[in-house]
Amino acid sequence: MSEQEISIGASTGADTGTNIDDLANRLFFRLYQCANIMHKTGTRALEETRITTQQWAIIGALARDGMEEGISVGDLTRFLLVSRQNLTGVLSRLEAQGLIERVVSPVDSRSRLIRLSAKGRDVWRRDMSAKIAAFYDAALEGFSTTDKIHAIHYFDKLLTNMKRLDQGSEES
Amino acid sequence: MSEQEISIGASTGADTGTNIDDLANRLFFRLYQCANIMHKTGTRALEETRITTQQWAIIGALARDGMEEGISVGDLTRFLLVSRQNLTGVLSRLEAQGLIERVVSPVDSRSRLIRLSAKGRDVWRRDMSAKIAAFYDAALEGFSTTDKIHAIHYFDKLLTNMKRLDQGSEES
DNA sequence: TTTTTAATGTCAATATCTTGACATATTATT
DNA sequence: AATAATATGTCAAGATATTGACATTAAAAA
Repeated sequence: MSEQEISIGASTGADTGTNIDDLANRLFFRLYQCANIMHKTGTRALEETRITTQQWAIIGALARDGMEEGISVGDLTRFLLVSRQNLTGVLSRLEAQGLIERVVSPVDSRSRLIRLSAKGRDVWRRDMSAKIAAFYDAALEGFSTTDKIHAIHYFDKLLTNMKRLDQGSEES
Repeated sequence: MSEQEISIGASTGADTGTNIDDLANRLFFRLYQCANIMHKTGTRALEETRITTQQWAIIGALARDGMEEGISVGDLTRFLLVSRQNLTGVLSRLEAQGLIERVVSPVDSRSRLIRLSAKGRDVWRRDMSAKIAAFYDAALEGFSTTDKIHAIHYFDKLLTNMKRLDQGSEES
């Protein structure tokens, strides 16, 4: 198999009848593949903790400074770019594991504040952090600081564009 | 909320007790976010066709030159970096929609060759391609050719590293 | 003040995603 | 040739992901 690329949806442009940019193709296909393997290797990196990458993202968000009182489900969905419904499911499992707490917001009784429990903080610091750091080291081997900064810049640009697309569709 | 970053699993490094590189953090969190919103906006871009991004990836792979006879499930999993079991489900739904055909491989009776049906080719050319091209244009607005090439380069590097991680875990 | 509109988080249905397991077939080893 | 190991694709179970819907609450409009 030659290194002919598809993306999530295109052939190399040699396909009759399509006018799909080959580089765009390759870029999005690479994003698709990277995401797939990130979840696989990331979850594997934390397998001793039984924390999945999606739970990792949430715990990491809650472990930040300033999150001690909690953050609403809506703010979390906007930060992580996942749906409210999906987050409900993941949060329920984290709560069942005793890693987070859900409390009614004092300013809006419809809203729930999500925060790490003491157990969740322990798991974050004692079990997860070193494994995460090791995972990053291995996955980013050969990346200089400048490389990381540039890669982040491209991700940011892509994210901004897709966010605009997302918001555009909400208005219709 | 300030632009303090987490990644899929880390705080900004200001968190006591963790030694997680902030840039690595941001990079992986951005990958996580981009993947999330790519699936959302990508599926939305094709909503008239009712083709999801995962089905898009498979159809795109099958639409390439040289795939007319078909490709094995195993080769597809290795190309898309998804699990065999997951692919089975997605392929079954594509087959049910009449977009692909599954035939027994002439060289290995355990193996199935997966190929686009005539209907699948029609959907690819008539319904999907223009929408995909438009999606790419919008999502990659502001990206020069050099930008795309550089972004792809970083994706490639990341992918290579994570693939190595993946293969390392298989040997243990 | 009352009515209308929008927001919140959860439930439901469907699709996608993983790992573990398995029957069958193929390949490698004895 | 016989046995052992590996590969193939699917089934099962559980986690994640979406959209649509909904009861309740808050904000905006009349």
